[in-house]
Amino acid sequence: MSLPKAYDPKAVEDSIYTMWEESGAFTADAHSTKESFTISMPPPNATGQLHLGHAVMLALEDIFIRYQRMRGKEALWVPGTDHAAIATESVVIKQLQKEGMRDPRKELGREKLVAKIAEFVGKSQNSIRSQIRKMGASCDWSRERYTMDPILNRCVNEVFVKMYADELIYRGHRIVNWDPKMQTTVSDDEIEYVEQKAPYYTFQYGPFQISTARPETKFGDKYVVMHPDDERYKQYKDGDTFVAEWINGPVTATVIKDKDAIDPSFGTGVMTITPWHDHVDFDLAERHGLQKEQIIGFDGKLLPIAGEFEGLSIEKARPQVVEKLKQKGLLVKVDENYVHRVAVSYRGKGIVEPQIKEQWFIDVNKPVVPWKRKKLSLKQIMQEVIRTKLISIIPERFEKVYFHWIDNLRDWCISRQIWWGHRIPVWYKKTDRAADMHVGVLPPKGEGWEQDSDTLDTWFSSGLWTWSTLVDPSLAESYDLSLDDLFKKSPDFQKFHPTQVMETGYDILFFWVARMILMTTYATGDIPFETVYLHGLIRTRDGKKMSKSDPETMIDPLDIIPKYGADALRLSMIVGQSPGADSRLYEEKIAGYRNFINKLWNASRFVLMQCDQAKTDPRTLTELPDSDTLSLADRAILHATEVLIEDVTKALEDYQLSDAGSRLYSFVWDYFCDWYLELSKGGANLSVLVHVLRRILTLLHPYCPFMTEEVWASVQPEGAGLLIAEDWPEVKAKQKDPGAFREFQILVDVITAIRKMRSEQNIEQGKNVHTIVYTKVYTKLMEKQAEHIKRLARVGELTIEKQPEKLPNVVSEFLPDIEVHLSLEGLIDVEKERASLAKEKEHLEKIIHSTEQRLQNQDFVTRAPAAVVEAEKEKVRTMKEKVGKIEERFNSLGV
RNA sequence: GGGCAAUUAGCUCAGCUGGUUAGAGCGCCACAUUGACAUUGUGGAGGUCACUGGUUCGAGUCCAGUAUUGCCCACCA
Repeated sequence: MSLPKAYDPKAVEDSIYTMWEESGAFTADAHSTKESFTISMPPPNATGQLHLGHAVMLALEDIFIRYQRMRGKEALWVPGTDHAAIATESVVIKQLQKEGMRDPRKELGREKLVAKIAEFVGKSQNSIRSQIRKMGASCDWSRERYTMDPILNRCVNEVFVKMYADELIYRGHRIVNWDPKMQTTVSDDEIEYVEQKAPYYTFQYGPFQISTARPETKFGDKYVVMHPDDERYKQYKDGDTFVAEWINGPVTATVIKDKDAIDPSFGTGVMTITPWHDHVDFDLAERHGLQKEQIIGFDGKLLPIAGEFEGLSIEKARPQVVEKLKQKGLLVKVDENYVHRVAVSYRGKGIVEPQIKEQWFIDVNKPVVPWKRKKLSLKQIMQEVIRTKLISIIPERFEKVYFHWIDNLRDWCISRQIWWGHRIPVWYKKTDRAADMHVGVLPPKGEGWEQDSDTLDTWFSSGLWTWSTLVDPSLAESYDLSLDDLFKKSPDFQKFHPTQVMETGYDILFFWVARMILMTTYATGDIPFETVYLHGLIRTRDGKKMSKSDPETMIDPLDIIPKYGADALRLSMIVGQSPGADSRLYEEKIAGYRNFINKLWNASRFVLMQCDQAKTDPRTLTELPDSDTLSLADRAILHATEVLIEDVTKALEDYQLSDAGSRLYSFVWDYFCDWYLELSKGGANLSVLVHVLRRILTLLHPYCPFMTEEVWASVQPEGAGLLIAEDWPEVKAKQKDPGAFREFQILVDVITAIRKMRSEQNIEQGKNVHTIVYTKVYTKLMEKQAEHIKRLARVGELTIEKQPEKLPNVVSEFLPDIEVHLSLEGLIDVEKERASLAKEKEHLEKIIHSTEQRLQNQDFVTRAPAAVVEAEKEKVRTMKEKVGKIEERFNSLGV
């Protein structure tokens, strides 16, 4: 039984993963009687490679799921991929363009392009699958789903139809964000703003002056809006009309008074509006029932309304329009330093132009959804489930952000003019579009029906992810079943929904998490998950976002794993990261955790060698000896191990993954390796040694599944199976021994003190520390380990001239009853010692005083929990005792 | 403009409901090493806890303000 000298992840990880997979440990049983624990893996976009964002997600979720599996839950982790509508389509189109195709949409047509995209998706799904495996993710591959699977498509259609029937989905002419480059609408969340310096013009418009950065949109402006209380314009009344000379001749304009849209202190306090191309103006126009006119076409070029400018792009038209107005003497001034923000598409980076278009929307304000015996709007349900804590968000502060987002939520435009995605389940009869419309899961019977050419926003299908993945795929074509029937006939849905944890990046709280809550509460009448755990972004060493364009700081998990191992990568991302906060990652950090893993690997080797020397098979060691036959070090580490189990379990229950991880790290390195194994060199109890090692491996397994599983094979108790299927340890009160632990700590302190003495500079001939401290420690505490203290401390030849300052405190504190300090007495600087004692006494008395004061406070005594009051009283007692001792010692020093 | 967060050692970060001398990892310096482990061990240097006030016997921790940084939301004609 021997392990290689250094842990080599490359050599073992893949085969261990296969072993897990073949053992069936990943596969959950829908008919099990165990309590279920489900996580839906946020499906990576099927567009390419896994990056660190995925890696951190996989690491966190794998820890959750492995922990719960070991706790004895029926643990299910559903993997999958997302078709990522617009993202994928634009990637493939770009690729085809690179290959020489000018306009793939036109050249290929719908069917062929969709086939191309599907082919591309197939390839990248394969690479994603293998990458997820590389991370050690213990997900249930037998339940892998894809957002375009037939059953998921079925669910999408069912929900659409249901929402349509409930009048939550409607079709209307509304203002949307139009991406002329991709020729599609994009959602509010898919827009980002880029700051741009653009000239800011002020023009004369009839009797008013108006300002704009976009004169090319102003052709159709025929309303001027002002605040009703604005003194400057009180002679104008709402509805007044006037004629103004404008770009292409005179126009008749109407005065509108509106108190919400206008800030009188800004600029001239007057504006004209362009309802067709501005969200705010659109709302205003709707409020006042104003006319709207399209100025810019869907191709981004000006329409006939622009007169001589028709057909020009915005960029070209702007200077020309300005020039014309200038010549007419209508240009009042130009501010060249104006900075405004331009909306660009998150995906295609094209400039987004608001447009009015006929689109499909989800109404978020209509109170028609039954929820716990009330009728609520989707917005209200989204608020309700968080407010009532049916769903809790970690960290909590994101709840505020979430509420704020909902307050500003407008109806959700769900139709997209792209081809890749779930096609809208609506059919029109060619002859009379408006009159003959069919909304249904299946196409209507009869001739002449044509399906809506639009597809659904990708978040529509992602919003169903937690449950559409659990509906039985074999029912995809059982069209006689309703949505509720589908739920009832799906064992997975019955067993595993709602899920327990949704773990994802805070950057898609709105995109996705909120939409899942919306769609799931509506469709299933239940929440999609109980807890939302939001992780932060992984940044570079300098706190910048990692990007492919900067290979210096870019960390690719696929490079890291072969080099340092998946375990090291996992630890380096988890320890030191708190939920909702960004963290930094760089190679040295990963190397540090690789060292840790190697350290434990070697510690395990050492344990195995000890067993080997004693001709004992570690696997036969299953019983712990009675505690009174054990050495102090053994009893101490057994105690510490139990406390470790307690701490780690509690931290994991509270989703404090970083805490649990660093607790394990320091236990293994600082305590198990540096102290316990060192001391055990003088004669270890193998049962204890192996027991503690097993505990460590078990507790660490969720974090470092590969290495722990590999070592486990050598030390597992007879009859045990894989570590992945091992039970999480229970705390055993019997093995706790705080007394032994404290005593051991004393020993550690004494040894440390001796080490310090050794390193003191001015050591000369004189007293022999060895004889003073070591003999006492030897006889009193550590009979078995005496030789090793000697070895550790290396005090054999050590002699001192002067007493180092820290030693007497340590020794006198812990070994007050022996002649240690008497022997040392002559070496002590009496004045210094007295001064430090006085200081300590003063300090203690202060605390005693304040605590006593608090105890006299009736408020405190009656309101605080009894245990706290007791603890305070106990504190006073022990501190008084301490003061007594200090006084005693102080007096004994006074000569 | 509104909101959220952060500011602790050269770097990356812990520090829970206030309580003895503020911790860790990396880096740095010195020493050690035929030993489970150089992917190692021991020791050391290095911090006015951003600043100013306040509450308290006691503040890195609580409160108020200031500064700097980051993020989110809304956007201005």
